[in-house]
Amino acid sequence: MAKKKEEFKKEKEIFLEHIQKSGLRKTAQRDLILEIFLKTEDHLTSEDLYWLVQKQDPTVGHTTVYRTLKLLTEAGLAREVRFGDNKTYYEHHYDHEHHDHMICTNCGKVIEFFSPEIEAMQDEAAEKFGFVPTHHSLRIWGFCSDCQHELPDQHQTVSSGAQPRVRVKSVMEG
Amino acid sequence: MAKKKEEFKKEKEIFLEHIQKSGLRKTAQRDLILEIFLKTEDHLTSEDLYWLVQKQDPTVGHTTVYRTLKLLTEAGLAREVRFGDNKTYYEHHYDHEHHDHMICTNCGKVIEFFSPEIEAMQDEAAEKFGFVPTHHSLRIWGFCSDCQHELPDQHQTVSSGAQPRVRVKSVMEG
DNA sequence: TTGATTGCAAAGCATTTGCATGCTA
DNA sequence: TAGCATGCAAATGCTTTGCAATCAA
Repeated sequence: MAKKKEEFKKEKEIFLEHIQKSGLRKTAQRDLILEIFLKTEDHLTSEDLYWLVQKQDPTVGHTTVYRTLKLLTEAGLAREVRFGDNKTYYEHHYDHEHHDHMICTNCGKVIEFFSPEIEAMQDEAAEKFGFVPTHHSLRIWGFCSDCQHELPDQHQTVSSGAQPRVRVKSVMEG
Repeated sequence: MAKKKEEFKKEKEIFLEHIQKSGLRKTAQRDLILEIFLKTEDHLTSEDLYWLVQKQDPTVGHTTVYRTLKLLTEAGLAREVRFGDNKTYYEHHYDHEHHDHMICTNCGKVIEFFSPEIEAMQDEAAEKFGFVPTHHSLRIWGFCSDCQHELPDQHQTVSSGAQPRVRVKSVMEG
């Protein structure tokens, strides 16, 4: 799942470049946080990443992880995503195809998918309004294949009113 | 823009039905909040609606507006949406076509749009994963036709890293 | 040496909840 | 009258910031 350490050369280069271009400084904390972020192919909150970093260096604080994630986002290495539980998750952005998400509201599983057709149609729709898109977010909530039997009624319509109570935690925990 | 009072009969009926079915009670506050919500064709936060309600009845509290919006959402009359500024907005749901949003990151304008093709392709994509969708959210951020000249560089790519600082307030305020 | 970085603690902010009082049914 | 509804105040939870000490360049 995780790439070998040596393979993150390009990402680290990008980070360094961003750091320098912005007149910022390379620090041990930032290096460590980047390293662990890159190794973890998952959707992580700042908090999640903080605990992972803690294991390696207990002196690193919440704030630094939080600020470094913002930095990574600026550098184009990370992307912020939200799944409906009011938390900000981060995922790899560099060298990762753009993709969208299906979120199982029963078990919390997150499926990444990509549809060039949908992308193309979004651009088309935008153009109709003279709108120049910079980025977008498509999320589909529902029941994953493992959770079909949990369907509340005999037929579930597409116009359910309430926001789901997504239990994304169960994904993070395995 | 707003419908005449008399036309909300159906919505009120639905609300009453939901109230009764759930063993809840009809109150003056709930009636007033529903009334004002229905009259306001806009994306409102609980806070926004609270201030509108205040004008008519200063005794109504934040909490009641908040709880009533949840109730309306359950009843299928309202829908929760988020535009990236960490606030929960509510929009009309009953008798309103499902639609998606384009959000101008410069002026905050929100354009509602609908594409049957995109909808169909989402279902198609879901099916590929054995995923049964209940609902979805598609948001496209970018520059509306009025704000094209604000484009930061000569060419803006679709892979911008950072989340936009959406100034949705400017929409609410006019 | 200078000014960015860090991490603690505390502030912000939107959202939720506990609870005594008030009011529907 | 019973128990849901209300609204105040306070708690919560995530995110963000002030600031003094620390450290990279």
